[in-house]
Amino acid sequence: MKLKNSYFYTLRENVKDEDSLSGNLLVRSGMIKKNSSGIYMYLPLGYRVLKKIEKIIREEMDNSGAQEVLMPALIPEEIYEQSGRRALIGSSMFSLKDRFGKPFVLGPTHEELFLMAAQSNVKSYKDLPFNIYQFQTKFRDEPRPRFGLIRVREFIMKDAYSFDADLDGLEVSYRKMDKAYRNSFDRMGLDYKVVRADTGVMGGLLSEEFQAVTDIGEDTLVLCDHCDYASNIEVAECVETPLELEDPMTLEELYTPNVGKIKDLVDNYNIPLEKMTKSMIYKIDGEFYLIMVRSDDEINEVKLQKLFNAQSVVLAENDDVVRLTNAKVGFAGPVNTTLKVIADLRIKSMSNFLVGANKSDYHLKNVKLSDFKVHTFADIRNIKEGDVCPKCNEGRITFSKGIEIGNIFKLGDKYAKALGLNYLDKNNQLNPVIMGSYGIGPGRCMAAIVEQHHDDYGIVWPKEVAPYQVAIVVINTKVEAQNDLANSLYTQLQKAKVDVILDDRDERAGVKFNDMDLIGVPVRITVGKTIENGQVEVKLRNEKDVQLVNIDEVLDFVNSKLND
RNA sequence: CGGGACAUAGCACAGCUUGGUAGUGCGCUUGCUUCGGGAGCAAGAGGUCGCGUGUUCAAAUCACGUUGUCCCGACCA
Repeated sequence: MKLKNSYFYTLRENVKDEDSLSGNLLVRSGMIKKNSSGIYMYLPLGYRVLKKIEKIIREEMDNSGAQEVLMPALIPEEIYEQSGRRALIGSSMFSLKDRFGKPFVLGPTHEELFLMAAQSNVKSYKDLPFNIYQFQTKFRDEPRPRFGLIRVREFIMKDAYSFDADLDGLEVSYRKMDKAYRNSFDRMGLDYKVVRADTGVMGGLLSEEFQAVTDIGEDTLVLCDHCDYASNIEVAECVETPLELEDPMTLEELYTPNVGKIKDLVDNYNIPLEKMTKSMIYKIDGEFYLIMVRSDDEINEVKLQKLFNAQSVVLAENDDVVRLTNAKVGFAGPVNTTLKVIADLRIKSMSNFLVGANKSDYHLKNVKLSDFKVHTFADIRNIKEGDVCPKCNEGRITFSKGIEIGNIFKLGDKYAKALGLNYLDKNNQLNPVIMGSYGIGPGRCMAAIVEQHHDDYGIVWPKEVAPYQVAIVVINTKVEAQNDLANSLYTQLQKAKVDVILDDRDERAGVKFNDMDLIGVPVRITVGKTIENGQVEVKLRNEKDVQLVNIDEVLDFVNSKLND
């Protein structure tokens, strides 16, 4: 592309309504533009990057034997009613009515439609396995879009679905996708971890997430410094080392006026965190429970949800807390409560600790396990940095932040049973089809790549995803020899199937250099006064030094750099 | 959904307290000079100050409402 007379602009300053580095760089480089909260336009440069990312994924999917299809985005609401997910997904779904008043939704995910497509193909075990996928726009009405392309309300997703006769078959299909995903992310130049994750709304047997490691990720990745353990914090198990109990001391009330917060207790009463507990009232599928963890631990709601196999887990309203504890918020405790107490496993090893007294402005000191009744002990806290690794029992846990760029699910027979997708096996028996589902967000990949590949001047795209591989900068467009040579190189590179951009704008050299740096083109050829010596300059975006190359050797030189 | 902030030119912002001609920097246009890392000088173009109602002789400025955006929290595939 020649820049003169084309759609190309950059901004010199950050915009104020982008809250992430990648969002700002993508906006400033003219790749994307926000249209509404969490909704973006992809402009020419950005769309090229997106298409290159899609191309990588498409190639890897096709290599795995999957077939591409395209589903509608506009879907009758009743399809989600049938699968039982309408209520589950709830207000995250954009819904609308047609002219006859029939309710439709904009598809937030497509398990149901793919299952319907599979119904046409599957009669017997001979029709299995297969894998179909699409690139489709998904619509999810996020409560809080943020971080540029990372959490948005309209986005393209590559979603794939595998259909197998049994769990062994699913295992094979799942491994194929795992491999295709690793290949894809490797080619994009992403630094990522594969972590165990919650199955969430999708349900099913197992879920693993591909998490790009960055500073601004929304997810906390739990890693071991000794073995290969990797998990999303949502599902990371805690291993508790039992401690010896101390000799019991006398239980007493402690007057703590207006001190409902843990921090104030530490500051004012000199009680160590490990000697305190916190009790929170949760409403789990409509019933109230008192959830108790050590005061320096955090309650893990995903673990609670799994423990109860619950649909909804929410903190109780303040009014409910006051009613159920007969005290101000902040003084709930397990002693003499009518609520069922769910205590974290770590509580088992505590002795002579502090709890809320269920009485405004009072706590109880020197409490022991025998002072109250625990309905269930369970692992309900978040793992912490420095904890023992649950896998190898040797290493220590460290955290890092991640952006979820892909996930793979073993769905099992959940959807096949709900919507009736069966096949006849060799013994003429009807069985449910075993499904897997696999997603990648190309837009998130784009943002994650920028988060990982940038410097003070702008984006540093890895070669395979760069909007253009080579930029030719003409230093002085008034010098005919420079223009001629630049145009000639441009034509030759195009013939050689290299994506090349020619900056022939009548701008000062600095402006062009800065723009090409900002948009992150990997190789720059500078055509300037050195042509008098029969040379041009070549500079790689990710290196500092400029190299002088003879004009007749520059094509080979550039090719060798691109194929490194 | 709860709490907070903001909305003035393509972008970033000032002006508002104390009502009276709408400003600055970058970007854009033209001319001259300059020309290898975001040039200088000069002359210009560009805004019904988010929208609505009210107060007032007079509203970017005050009041009320409304919409949008952002932040913190809740929620989240």
